[in-house]
Amino acid sequence: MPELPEVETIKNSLIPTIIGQKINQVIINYNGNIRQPEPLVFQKLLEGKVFLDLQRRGKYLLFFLSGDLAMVVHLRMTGQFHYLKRKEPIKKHTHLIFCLSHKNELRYVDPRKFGTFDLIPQADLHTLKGLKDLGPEPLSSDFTSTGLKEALQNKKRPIKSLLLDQKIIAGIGNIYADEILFHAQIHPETNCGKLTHEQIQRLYQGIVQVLTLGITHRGTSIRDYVDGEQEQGGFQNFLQVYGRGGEPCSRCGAVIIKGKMMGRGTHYCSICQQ
DNA sequence: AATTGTACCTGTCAGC
DNA sequence: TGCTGACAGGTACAAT
Repeated sequence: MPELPEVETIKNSLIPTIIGQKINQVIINYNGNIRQPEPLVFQKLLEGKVFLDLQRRGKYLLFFLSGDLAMVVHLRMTGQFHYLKRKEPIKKHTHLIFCLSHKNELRYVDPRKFGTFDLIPQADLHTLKGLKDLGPEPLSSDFTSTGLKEALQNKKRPIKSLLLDQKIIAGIGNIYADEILFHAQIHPETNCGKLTHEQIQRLYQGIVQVLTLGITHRGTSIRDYVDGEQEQGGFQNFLQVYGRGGEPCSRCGAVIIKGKMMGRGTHYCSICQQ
């Protein structure tokens, strides 16, 4: 479900609601999302702790807690956090409930059950698999056009595959990959090593601009995504290719192609994207 | 070493 | 109406 702009929006929506709040109780309805420690230890460790800070890295949410603990969450396809009053009805697929002060609750809802929770000492954050291997944050100064160019050199893989690789750049998923490639006017199956200097410059600009615009519109709500206040995003109204197979290209009027690459739906304009 | 395919799980929607 | 199969904002691990 959520890519960088959605996770950023969720983070921003949760900061004013949960930071400073104490976890009085943790209710586990389904324990399959908890990777470590054992669910009962997870529950015990969290009770009495306070949410001190919340950060995003790639598509991960990092909850910093008292006791030098960090709760690392990946929402995968359908994970959601809902900040609600205790009296609100419990939705189907509510797997975890963090009971907070003033009859408020932070609930984790995840129909497909793919999301992950790791509760670890903050000192171990740099050892957590997945998190530790992430490439640069695309909206930080760590991400440069020179660095992007180096990552592309001598690679035969298709550019879309590279954009989805979290070790190269953190946070891009299937929607934004397609939108970025449309923006840069690059065919998704182009070999990385064959991109021209101009194409690489457009790609760099596309990554920064499309992700920034996604955040400006508070993410893309196509089927499941909502933020911590259950508000939908607005970027779905600005998508140029994703989900628009068969429709005319906004730039040239040709029909948008929907194909499949590496098991993922892939949308592009066969005229604009060469 | 680098890339691709498969598994994980539930819901929805198109086509019969 | 069902039923069936394909597909869905992702990643870990197995297989090439």
